Parts: sequence; structure tokens; C-alpha cells
Amino acid sequence: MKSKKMKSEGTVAPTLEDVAREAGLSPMTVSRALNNPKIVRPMTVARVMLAVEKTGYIPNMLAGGLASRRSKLIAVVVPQINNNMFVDTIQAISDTLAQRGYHMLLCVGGYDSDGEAALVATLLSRKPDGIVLTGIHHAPALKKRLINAALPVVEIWDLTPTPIDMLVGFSHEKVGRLSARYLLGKGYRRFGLLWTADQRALIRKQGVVDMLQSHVGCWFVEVKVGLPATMRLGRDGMQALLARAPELDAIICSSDTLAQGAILEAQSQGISVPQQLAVMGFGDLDFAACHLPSITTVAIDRWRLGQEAATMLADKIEGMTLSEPLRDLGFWLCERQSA
Amino acid sequence: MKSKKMKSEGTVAPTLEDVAREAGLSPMTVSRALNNPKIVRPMTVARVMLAVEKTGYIPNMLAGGLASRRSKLIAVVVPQINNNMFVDTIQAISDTLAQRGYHMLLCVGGYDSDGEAALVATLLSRKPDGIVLTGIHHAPALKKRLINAALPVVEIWDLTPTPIDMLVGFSHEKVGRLSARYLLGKGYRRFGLLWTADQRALIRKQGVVDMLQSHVGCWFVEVKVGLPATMRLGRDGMQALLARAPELDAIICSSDTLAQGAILEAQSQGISVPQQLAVMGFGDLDFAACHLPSITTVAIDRWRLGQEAATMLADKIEGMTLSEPLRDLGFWLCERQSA
DNA sequence: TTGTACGCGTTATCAT
DNA sequence: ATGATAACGCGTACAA
Repeated sequence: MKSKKMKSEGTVAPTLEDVAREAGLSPMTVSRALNNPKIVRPMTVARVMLAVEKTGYIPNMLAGGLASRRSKLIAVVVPQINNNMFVDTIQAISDTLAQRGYHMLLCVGGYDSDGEAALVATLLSRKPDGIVLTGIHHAPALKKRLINAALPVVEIWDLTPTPIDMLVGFSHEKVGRLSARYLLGKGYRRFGLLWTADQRALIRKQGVVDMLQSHVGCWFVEVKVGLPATMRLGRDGMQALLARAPELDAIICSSDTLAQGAILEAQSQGISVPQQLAVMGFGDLDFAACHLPSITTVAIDRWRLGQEAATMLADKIEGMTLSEPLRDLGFWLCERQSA
Repeated sequence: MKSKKMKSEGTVAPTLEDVAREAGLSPMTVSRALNNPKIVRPMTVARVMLAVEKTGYIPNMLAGGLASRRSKLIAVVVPQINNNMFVDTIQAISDTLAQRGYHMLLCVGGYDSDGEAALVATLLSRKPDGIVLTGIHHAPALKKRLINAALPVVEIWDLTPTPIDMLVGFSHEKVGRLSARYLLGKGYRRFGLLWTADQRALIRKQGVVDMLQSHVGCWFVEVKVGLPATMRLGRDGMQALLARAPELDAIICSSDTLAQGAILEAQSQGISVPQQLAVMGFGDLDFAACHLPSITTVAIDRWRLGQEAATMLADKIEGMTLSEPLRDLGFWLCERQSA
């Protein structure tokens, strides 16, 4: 009897070795029975399960990950979560990953790319098997680190021909163009832009502006609001817009939340939407469809975005070859009452 | 020279040993310089930092956690995240933890306590240093496991004299009583309850019902809606209520989102709020204050809830003795236009 | 099908 | 202030 630890303390968690002793097997056989039962005799598996039950064994994935070099952990970095646009995607990622045996390490990094880089540096010490990044603008040092670590990466919520690794998103520029084209087609000419300053919103705005400027006889004014976009900011921004240019006939907002605020502010000033003023949002959040008036907006499949990102990651980690590492999920216009 | 690995591959991540070699020190000294610089001579620390820079070293917390038995990981279990009530709290937890050097493992467990138990079982294999649980109703087996693991636990969003370990929340029952008392005081007598079926909402409802039943000359009808609560469900539920009892004079909703839907539905039927019908919500979500009419509701400090939970956990993990493991954060009425 | 020897990268502990 | 050695608990690789 080698003078090994005598696990007589009630507080010490049982290990594989304890289970093995209980079952009269070697630790390795227990490990196999737990992780790959197919290659173990069924009766042996049963014996193991019994011993697991008896000992109350819980695997230690720190040890397992260290030995196998697979942590079954996915890091997800988002700029914020108290933003209705992101939560569905996060939940989809979490659900999809859980089904495949992964856990999600969620980090809120803000909209600053240096902060993100610092954050990811600490994340990497968890040795995640993969990482989900929001957007396509990252600090060069971060990109280098990720490529160097040969870590599967999915960038989401945006499009670029040159992703770090994989990508699933849609074209914000096209969303902007579509919104502007739609309103121009409806005959609106005097535009107000109510916009937040995050990177992706700015690209949508560029799309809007490009489209408007290529059209003669129309003009626009713009009001910027802070992050996160709230209904309050929508109302305040709308007030500022109307003060600046009372003759506006259409408002494009960078999100449905702002649009809702804008509509309310208009109504509170006795301006009827859409009769006197059209308002358009982005996101097709839950309330957009049943608001009064219902909000015309552009929808994307936030849930699917998360599903695909998680699936792509898990597939790549598990060695499947991806048909297409770049996915454009597209978007669609929701024509409703407000515009 | 023992025939140890020759790290000539470019793809192999550098380890403490590599850094030590580069700096001409032992791995242990490097480890100390990184984790506890105070006990290492400043010049030595500088040498280590240089070597870290040169090698691009990233610590491996799987190994570190295994050796030190501290993972610097906190597991957080919530029923859903696409619920505006929870996201602020989650973000607060994440932020607070990040500041103290912890990462957050976020799991969405649904409203089913057996599912939660299964989920936590897998979580425990990550050896988190602590865990945040939503609510106070958990499977007995889960409680036993947690107590057995001697893991610091904070239950949030609810109150009980007998938490598993620590707790920060508020009394849903009192919220319900306050809401009902307020409306009774305003003279309303014919109540409609628009309610979801999650555990905490049901306790609030019980508070409402108790208060109403102790008051002569008033009555109520009730409509149940599913989870998650959306504005759509608010509108549909309101429609059902009005169909059942057109003479209602006040509606109490289990959340602001439902209240918003209820108000809209009323307006769309030509019923003016609050002149003909009062509507009250719960949560004081962003839009409640600037809606038209602004929504009377009950607020709680969701952000602080998360901060306190995270701080309590980190304090306990780091050996500080807590003054009070039970925190009642309370709540307050927001009297606005809708009721 | 099952077992043995060893290494994963770090920290605790004791020694210097 | 720094170093040597032995865990930490598991999986890989190979042997039986």
C-alpha cells in the first residue's frame, strides 16, 4: 500500500480513481466508459455507472481539458447584452452549444476594440476550443493572436470578404440602401436620420446616405444619440430633429427602439405617423409588429445567426470540413404602418 | 539533457517553462512574478515581463486551476436572457466579476427545475469557484449537490429565510400587495390580472390576490399568458380580458412589457388609459417612463442586484467574512400616468 | 476489452 | 528571494 491519500474526509470530491476502486476497475476503463461507452463492454459500463452513482462522482473538466487539449468551452464576446438585438443570438448560441456538449463563456466587451483585445487575451487563458466575435473590426494584435493560436473563430453580425476564419452575418450597407430606397420609392424627400454610433450602425447609415445622395431633390439632417439606444434617446433625438427641421417627412432610425421613441415623440407633439411623418426602424424587435402604428423595419434572423455560428464552430472543432466559411444570412423588409 | 520536448514547432503555445528558460529563471519564479509580484524582486519581475513579451506567453488556467483548486470561474444560471428583466443583472454580474478577475459561465436553464439541476451538474465539472442561481426553487438533489460541494452560492431575484448559502433579492409577495393596495387606494374595484406563469410572477400575483380578497366590494378576473412575456401577448391577453369583463376599471400586469401591450390594445379599442381604464406593470423597464401614457409600475434595482450578488460571491471566495448573507434590496412604486 | 506509464502546465510546499 | 519536487485529475499511447 503506497502511502497515497486516504480520502476519509467527507469534503473531498471523488475522482476517477475512487470510482475505479469502487467498481474494481482501472481509472482508464472508467474514463472510457464515461466518454466513449461504445468501446467498453456493456456490463462494465453498468458497473461504472453504479460506482459513479455510489460515489457521487463529478468529472473534473479542468483536468480533462488539460490532458486532452479540448476544453469544450466556447468564448463569446459581445459589445453589450442589454441590447435586444443581441440577446436572441446569444441565447441561440448557448442553446446550440449546450446540445453539442459545450459551455459558453460570455464576455461583454463594449464597443471599443482595444478593450476587446485585452478581454480576449484573458479569455484565451481558458483555452477555449473556439471563439465568437461580434463584428469584423478588431485590433490587429488580437487578430494576430487568434491566427497564431490557430483557434476556430466565427465573426458575426457583419460581412467581409476577409474574415479571420469563419463568418456569419449580413450586409449593413445593403440594409441602409434598402431602407432609403424604400422610402424614396414612397415619395419621401425630406429625411431625418436618428442614429447611434456603433460601427455596424454607421455602415447602415452610409448605405442610407449613399442612396439619398444619389437621388436628386432630396435632403437629410442627422441627430446622433448615445449607446445603448433607448426609447428615451429616441424621443429626445426626435425632438432635436423636429426642432432643427420641422418640415421633415420621413425619419430613419438605426434601431426599432429609437423608432418607437421617435413615433411617441411625434404623437406627443400632435404629429400623426405616418400621415404627416413616416418613421422606419431596424431590427424587427418583438414590439415592432404590434405597436400602434406598427413599425416598418428591416428584419434579420437573429436566432439563426446564433445557431449557424455555433454549428460552424462545433463542426470545425470536431474536424468536419465546412462547405462554406462565409455565410450571408440576408435580411428582409417588413412593410408596416409607420412608413 | 533529458530528452524532453524540443519546442521547435511554431504552433505550440509557449509554457511557463519556455518563459523561464528565456528569462534564465525557474518556472516557479515566473509563476510568482505573474501571480504575486510583490514577493519577487522588482528586477526579476521585469526580466519575467520581458520574457513573457518575447515568447507571447498566455497562461493556461486549466492547468493553473487544477493545481491551485481555484478556477476563477463563476457559473450563472438564469431561466432566460431574452427577458429585459434579467439582462441588466447579468451584465452587472459580468462587469463586477471581470473587475475582480473572474469569468462568467452563463447558462440558460429555462423555468424548469429538473432541467436546471441537470444543467448545473454539467456546470460543476468546470469546478467553478461559485455559482449564481435565479430564484429559490431548486430540485432537492441539486441543493444537496451544492451543499455537498461546499460551493459558494448566491440565489437572486427572490427572498427566503432559508437560502442554500447567500441570497440577494426582494419580496415578490410584497410587490403584489403594494400594487393592489395602490390601486385600491385610488378607488379602483374591478380588476383584471394579466399574468405569466413563472414562479416569481405567481408569488407577486398571490400578493395581489390576498390584498384584493381582504377588501370588500372588489373583484377580479384573470388571464394567463405564456413565457416569455411579449407585447403581443399583452395585447392578446388584454383582448381576452375585455371580452370576458368589459366593465373592468384596472389592469395589473406581471410585467411592463405586458402592460405596454395592454395599453396599446385598450387604445386600439378606443378605451383611454387611464381615464377609462388604469394599467399597472412591473419592472420599470426603460420604456415605462417615456411611454404615452407613461406606465405606473414597481421598480427594483436590477443592476445593483447583480453587483451585490457578484461581490458577495467574490468576497466569500476570497475568504472575507460576510456581514449579512441575506440581502433584501426592496423595491419602490413609480407612480405615473397609466394608473 | 482492459490496464500501465506518462505527460498535460501549473501551483503548493519545503528547502536553500 | 528563488529553486526543486511533488502533486492536481485526467486522457493519450501503447502494451497485454
